[in-house]
Amino acid sequence: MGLDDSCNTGLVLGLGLSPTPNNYNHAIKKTSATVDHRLIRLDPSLTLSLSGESYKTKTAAGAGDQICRQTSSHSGISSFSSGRVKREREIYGGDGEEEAEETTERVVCSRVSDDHEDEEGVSARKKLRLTKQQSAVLEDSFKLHSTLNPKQKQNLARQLNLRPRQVEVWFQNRRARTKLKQTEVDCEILKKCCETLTDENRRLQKELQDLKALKLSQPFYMHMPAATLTMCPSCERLGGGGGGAGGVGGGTAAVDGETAKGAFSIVTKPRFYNPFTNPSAAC
DNA sequence: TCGGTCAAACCGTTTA
DNA sequence: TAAACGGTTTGACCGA
Repeated sequence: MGLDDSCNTGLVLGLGLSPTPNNYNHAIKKTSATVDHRLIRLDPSLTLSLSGESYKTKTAAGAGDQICRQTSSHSGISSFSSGRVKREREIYGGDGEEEAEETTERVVCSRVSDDHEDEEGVSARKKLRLTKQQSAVLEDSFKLHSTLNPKQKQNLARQLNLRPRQVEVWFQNRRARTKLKQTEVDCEILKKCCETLTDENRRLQKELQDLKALKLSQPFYMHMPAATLTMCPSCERLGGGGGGAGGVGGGTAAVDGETAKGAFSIVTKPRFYNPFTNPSAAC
């Protein structure tokens, strides 16, 4: 799956559907909850980072900056109101095995927000940002295998000082986003195919009109079997099967190389492409 | 496990 | 120049 899939992706999008590349993100609307609460909360602490990376924590009260380091997501992460408490409790409130996996090195940035929010009975999705190093390790691992077995998950979690659940979620998201990206690429390909085919169709329509006009003006061709009409590969003009008729201009009526045996019987390129069976030809 | 979604964190642009 | 704002990225969650 994942990256491997991208090499063997079936095009399943329909023509005419042209979602914008950022549809996914556009669907995500900013809510009032995302208003910069940092400025109004009583507890002003901000993001922290895992070991190896640190963020300055701004304090709205002007207490100055403090550097906090975290070694797990339990560290002082801002938390805001949210209805989704259940999972948070499972994870942050003592999740048996996974909790046991955690090291005792956890350093909690000195702050009071968690207690404060517990008093209010609200919790929130706590989010940390992985460090570049953690992301790089996860990426490398993802390149090797886009899914993890439990042992790999445990090892990665231990190595990165994350909870196995975090590693699992990261891989889930990574797979989803890889797939989304591939869908966008496929969509672009289909759009190009659509444009190509539209142009081809327009050109052929015009050609058909020309031929109809020609048919009216020169009835001679009416007596000639279609299979005897061939095209000169160099000038793309029609040639008559018996060699009697010269080029008539603009014609590409005969495309069957098997049956075309006239003066210009070699057809060098097919005129129609199937983007699904031969996507490289049209796109 | 996936798809959909939420929302924190971040980033670039605009504005007073 | 800082605040405000809109858009994007991504960690986390839920339901199927």
